[in-house]
Order: sequence, then structure tokens, then C-alpha cells
Amino acid sequence: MYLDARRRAVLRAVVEEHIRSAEPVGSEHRALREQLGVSSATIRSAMAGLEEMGLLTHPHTSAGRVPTDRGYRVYVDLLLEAEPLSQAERQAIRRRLGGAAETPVDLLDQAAHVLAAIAQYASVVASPGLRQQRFQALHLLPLGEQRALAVIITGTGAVQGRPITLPAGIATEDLDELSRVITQRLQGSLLADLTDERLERVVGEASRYHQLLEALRAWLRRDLARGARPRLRVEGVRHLLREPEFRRPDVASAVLEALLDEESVLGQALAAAPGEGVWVSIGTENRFEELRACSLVVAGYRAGGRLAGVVGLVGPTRMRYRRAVAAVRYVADRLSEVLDATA
Amino acid sequence: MYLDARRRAVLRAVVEEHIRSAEPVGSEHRALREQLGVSSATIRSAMAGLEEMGLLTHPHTSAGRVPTDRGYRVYVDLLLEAEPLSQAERQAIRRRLGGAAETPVDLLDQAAHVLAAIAQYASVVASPGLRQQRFQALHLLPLGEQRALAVIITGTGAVQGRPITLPAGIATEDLDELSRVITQRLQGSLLADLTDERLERVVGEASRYHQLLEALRAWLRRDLARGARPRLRVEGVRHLLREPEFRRPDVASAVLEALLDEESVLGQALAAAPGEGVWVSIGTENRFEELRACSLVVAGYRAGGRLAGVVGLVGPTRMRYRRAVAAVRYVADRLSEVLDATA
DNA sequence: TCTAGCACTCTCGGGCTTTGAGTGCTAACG
DNA sequence: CGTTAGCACTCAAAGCCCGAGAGTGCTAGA
Repeated sequence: MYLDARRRAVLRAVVEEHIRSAEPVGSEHRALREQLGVSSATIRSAMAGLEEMGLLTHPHTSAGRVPTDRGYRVYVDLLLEAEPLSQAERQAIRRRLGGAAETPVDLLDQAAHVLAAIAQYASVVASPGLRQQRFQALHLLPLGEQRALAVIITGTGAVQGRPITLPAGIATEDLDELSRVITQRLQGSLLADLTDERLERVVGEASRYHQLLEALRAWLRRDLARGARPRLRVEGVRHLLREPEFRRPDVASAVLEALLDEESVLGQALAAAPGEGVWVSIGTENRFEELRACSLVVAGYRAGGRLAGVVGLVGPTRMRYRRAVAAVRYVADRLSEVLDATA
Repeated sequence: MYLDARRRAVLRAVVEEHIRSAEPVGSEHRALREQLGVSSATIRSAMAGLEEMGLLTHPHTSAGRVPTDRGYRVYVDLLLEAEPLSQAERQAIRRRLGGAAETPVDLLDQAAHVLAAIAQYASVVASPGLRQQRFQALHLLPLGEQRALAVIITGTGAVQGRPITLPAGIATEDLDELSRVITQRLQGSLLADLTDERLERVVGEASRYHQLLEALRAWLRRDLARGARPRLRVEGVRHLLREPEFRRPDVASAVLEALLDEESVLGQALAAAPGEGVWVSIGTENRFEELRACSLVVAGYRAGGRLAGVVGLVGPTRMRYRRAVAAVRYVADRLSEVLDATA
């Protein structure tokens, strides 16, 4: 598929004008003609060519042209230059993500929040599921009579706690001892690898802990099963409802369902993102029906030296890609900076 | 405002029929006449009376009657009998909320989830803000060189952790000692009462901990400030989008904004709920513009012997109150049962 | 006190026409 | 040969009219 310079220019102009106005754009369109400096007839013939290539379409005979998903794809791949964020915007992002004093959980919340605010679309941040995190330490903290709080700390500094009931005859020192042993032996393992057998082996010798171990295992099994998939934070859904393409209730409700209630849909859609760079998925390119009216702009972030999760935007296919790409990239980079540093 | 038996019966029938059909109901309406056993003319005159009292209205001359917010109010206060949940539904709720093995956080998630599923409206669960919880224990867990994780455990078993940097020359034993002292002295206090001065006094004597204390204080200040308001879980928003009254994009987006993005709106609206019983707030009774098209059905739940938070439903004013009230009451009761027991 | 009858009102939907934006084609032009 | 002007054509959207039907209020009578 080769595009001569004229068609390229026309495609870019049509896409950008349509993104701006949300209307089909015709060959006589003011801004278009000024920008291209040729007559409407010339534009028309270029448009006809682009339509034949499947990059533009028109909803009906007497309407202007609208980019197809493939048209957006070509625009994004060939013609798009990220629009740098303003000084103030970059500063706002850095301020939100700046505090090394923040917990990772807070940081990701902040990232989702600031990204939605800056891009004016819905943002999503996926943090690694429990299974993907590394075991850092276990602490068994006495809670009173026969009860303790089991706290797991992961490599990223996340904390998971759950009260458990202790078998009789376990002293505080025993808890400390057990915590120490387990922590020492398992430190650095992926939580997904903490199988029953593995745990068994670690404390196998100390059979007096057997009952306690049983409780721990039950807990881990449950939490790991539940924590298999990444946790998603979605922010700024309100921005989507302002977009004209989501005014139709059926479209809106499909999208909102995918974003809010059926987290698995969005989760799986995000899972398709490659590790590197900013990834854009446009309309029907998405695997899921519900997201056919949407585009995703997604980038991975790193924590503790590894790819930890993704951060991105969800908008209509008629998305301000230039801005979205820049914003996602900037937030992902800052996030990696902070999280990779503190790990 | 006195309602004779006839008007009462007509009001109830109109409200329930309108709730069922979402259409204005006219005096000739089949079900209505069968239920009431009088002619349409009689119904008409009762309707005219109810309209004069401000309990019914009609959108235009030749349309049937629709309850006003005040009409729903009278219905809820005078005429409503909760519709008992089915055996299966109660069982489903109990199963979800049954596990004493669950953490409070998980329990509340489950409650929001099951309530939305059963009532087919959006559900909301407010859990107490950090400030409203009681301090149970502090643990300073060594994380490696000069770093530790400060973990606060609250009375409800919630865990809050944050990494802090240690001043030089603090040994693991020192951390244990400090944890012990603070835990002992502050146990049972409301977190909101942990002022700087109070903390200062607790460890005042041990001035070598000064720097550490500073970090702790900074953390508490921040987290408490942020945790001042209750945390809200909202589930099942998709159900709302199916209701005809939310098909208009402007209404839908106002409501969704209030539910999803502007948590303060919903939070404040919920704050108006009294501690006892099931509270219903209808349409314009809500303080907030955005919720004028909605009704709230809310009940408090108890944890640790005290009112801990609220659980409720958000639906259109044309809500199935009978069912909603029953579902909210049942979930709140079960929740209290479990949380009050484990505390 | 209730009911039947009746004239009246007003929305909703279908079908019609008009409007105007935008196109494709063709012929002329530099 | 690419570009432009002119022109006939198409088709959705908006406006309009009208009939159908639902529902009401009123009044007279049981």
C-alpha cells in the first residue's frame, strides 16, 4: 500500500479535522482546503482514492468522509507525531508521581488519575496480579488470644494481610521464628511458585506448626487464585460519556460494561500489548466486541527491574492520538522511573 | 395529609404498576381495574384527587399518571411492605458473606457484588475511613538496609503498610521495641485522635527514635488526611444503564459521574443516612443535583460493636422499593453479623 | 356514591416534501 | 497530464401535516 504525498496529506488532514470536529469532513471543507492549498475537486479525487484503498468511507452519498479503522491505523503508523505535553502538564504529572514516599498502590492510583485528567479520556492502570509478584517477607503478628495476622510483603512493597486462627500452644516467639524461617527460605520466589508442596518442604521438619501451616496454605491458595489476574484501576469514565460516539445508549453501555463490570474484558484486551513502546489498538482490531467503538493507547511500565504492568487510555476510535500517545508515554516513563528506583 | 382507603389503594396500584412497566398508567389500565375492582371513572376521580395532593402527575393531557417523588415517598412510608427474598437469594447472600476466613475488605467487596446482582441496581458500600477506625497495632518490619515497612493494623483487621527510611543505627530489636511501646500505649485509640502531640508524648522519652518518629508522623498525617472520608465501592453500574430513565445521555452521564468519578457526591449523599433501619432517599430529596433522577436505599452495618459504614442501592426513582429494601436490609444484617462477630 | 357516555385535548407515528451538503463526472485549462 | 470549474445527481435530515389513539374531565343518570 503506497500513498503518494498528496494522499498522505489528505488523509492526515481528514483524520485530524475529523478528530477535532467529530463530523464527516467534505472536500469543500474550509480548514482542509486552506491547509492543503488545492481545490476541492483535487481533494475529492484524492479522497476517492483513499476510499478505494479502504482508509476513508462515507456514511451516505451526500456526507463527507470519515476515516475507517484502517485509516486511523495508517495515520497512527505513518503520519502521527506525538504532540509534546506542555511544561505545565509534565510538571503536573511529575508532581503527582514524584513522592518517593508514596506506596506503590498510591502511585498507581495517582497515575490513573492524572492520566485521565490530562488526556480527558478514561485511563486504566493494570498492576501485576499477586501471582506475578515476588515474595519478600512473611510476618505473623499476634492479634490476641489464638489469633494472628498473617502479612505478606511483596517485592514491590505491597502488603497483604489476613487474620488467621492459631492452634493452641503457639507462643509469640514461635510465630517470630516461623516468620523468620519462611521469609528466609522463600524470599525472592514468585508467589505463583509457592505451591503447597513447596511450603510443606519449608516447614516440614517443624511438625508442630502443621496446623498453622495448613491455615497459611489455605489462605495462599485462595488469594493466589483470586490474584491471578492483574488488578485494574479505571478512572475518568466520565470523559467518555462526553464523546458523541458514546451518546448512543447501547454503545455506551457496552463500553462501560467492559470497563467497569467485566474487568476480564479490558484485562484481556490489555494483555495483548507488547512489552515495548506505546501500543495502539484501534476499534475492530480489539479482540472484544464491546471495545469495537474504542481505541486503546497503552504502554508498559517497569518495577523492580521487570515489566510490571501497563498504563493506558481508552477513548473513541476518533481519539486524539497525538496527545494520547504522548501522555501515555510520559506517564509510563515517569512511573517506571519511580518504581524501578524504589525497588 | 389523609388518604382514604380508595386513594391509598389507587396510589399503591399506580406506583406498583408504573414500577413494573415504566409507562404512565391510565385509569382504564387493565391490571389496575382488575386489582381495584371499580370502574375507570372512579379510578379517574381518585387519581385526580391524588394529583391535587401532589402525589401523582401526568406528563401531558392525554397521558396516564406517573408518581411524583412525593408520591413515592408516601408509598414507601405508608404502603410498602418489603418483599421477602427467596430462599435461594438469601442463601446466595449468606454463602457470599459466610466465610469467617475472609478479610473485611473482601467481605465488603462481596457484599457490594452480591447486592448489585440480586437487586439489579448499582450497589454501594461505604467502609469507614481510616480516621474512623481504631488503632490496633503498629509493626515496624525490617525490609533491609535502612528501610522498614510500617504496618498499621486497625480494629477491623484492615492493614495499611508503607515503606519508610530508617535513621542510621537502628537495630531490628529497636524496631520491635518501638512497635511494642507504641502498640501498647495507643491500642484502641481512634486513628483520628493520633495527633502529632499524642505521638510525640508516647515516644518522647526515647529521643533516639526521634527521626523515625518524624517519618511515622508524616505518614500518618498524610494517610489520615486522605483517609478522612469513607472509601466507596460501587458495583453493578451496568444495571442502571438498562433503565429507560437513564437512556438520555445527559441524565446517565450526570449519574455516572456522581457514582464513579465524583465520589464525594455519593459519599455525602450517603452521609445523610441515619444509623438505624433502612433509609430511603427519593429523587429530589437528595441533596445533589446529579442524583435527582435517583433513589437511594441504604442501611448501616455494624462492626466491632459500632456503626461502621453503610451499604445500599442506587436506582431510578422508579425503583423496585419492595425488593430493594428487603435486599439491603438482609445484606446489612448479614454483614453486621459477620463483622460484629469477628471483631 | 358510583358508573356510563361523550366531547375534547394532546402526543406519537407515518408519510410527504423541501433543503442543502457533498459527490462524481466531464470538459476546459495551464 | 495534473488541476480546476461547472453541473447534474443523490440522499439524509429537518420540517410539516394529518390521522389514530389514548386518556382525560365533565355531566347526567342509576
